[in-house]
Amino acid sequence: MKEMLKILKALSDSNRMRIISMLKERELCVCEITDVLQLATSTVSKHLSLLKEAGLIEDEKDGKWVNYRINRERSLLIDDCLAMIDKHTERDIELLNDKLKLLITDRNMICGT
Amino acid sequence: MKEMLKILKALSDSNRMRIISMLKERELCVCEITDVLQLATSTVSKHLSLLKEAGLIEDEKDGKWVNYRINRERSLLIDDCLAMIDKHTERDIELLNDKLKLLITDRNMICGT
DNA sequence: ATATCGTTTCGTTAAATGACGAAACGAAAG
DNA sequence: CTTTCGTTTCGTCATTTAACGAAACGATAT
Repeated sequence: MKEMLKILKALSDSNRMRIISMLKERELCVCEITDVLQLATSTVSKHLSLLKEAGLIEDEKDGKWVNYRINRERSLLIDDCLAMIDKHTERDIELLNDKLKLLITDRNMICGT
Repeated sequence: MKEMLKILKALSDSNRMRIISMLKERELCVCEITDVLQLATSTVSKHLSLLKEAGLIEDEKDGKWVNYRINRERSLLIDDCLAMIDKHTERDIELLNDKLKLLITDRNMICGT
């Protein structure tokens, strides 16, 4: 039950739900997520480490960036949770809008100068 | 998404998870749940109203008691959540132990005198 | 080596959460 | 009507959570 609670807690926050939804589209670095959510970088970083801790996402260094993506070695439980979320948020306007924003988001534009 | 978050929040607490698990066995009044969880009555009542608010459970007055049960007119989303929990907590020792306790729990014994 | 830049960690603050006991409520019993 | 009894609401307290900016970190580029 403990594992399940950790996952449910990780998922029961709107910003983290938005992150999961975005990562289902493609891999993202912290600054891209920050740009869409309009939160402080440190706040986004903390959300990401919590999601990672729950086993929902994983990260990989790529030069100066850290790419986050849905965990490829996720448990069956997590798989079921993600599928459930997928099924019931398919038409969610806010999440769709985030994905739309991602289409015109380029990490080289929003970071750096 | 808001609805989903409310349900996930309601489920991401160990005591509420235990309540849901117990109610899958049978209808229960507040004092029976209190007896198993070993919490103050007011605390249990609050957990129940939160679960009810999320649409997971419903109540029905029966004389001096209030019986709680899994909501019979639950949404598809809630149905999927409950099925998911069911599937992944089947062998959970703590939850099984609660159900065991329920077998020897009689509201007439634990309430009143 | 030093500066740059994305990310993480630290320290703080405000709000939400879970717990309790006391008091209020409402229906059944005397 | 008054008492009883299960339940709910209220007020309080301690803990957790989400947010921020500042400082630290680590790898890249000058």
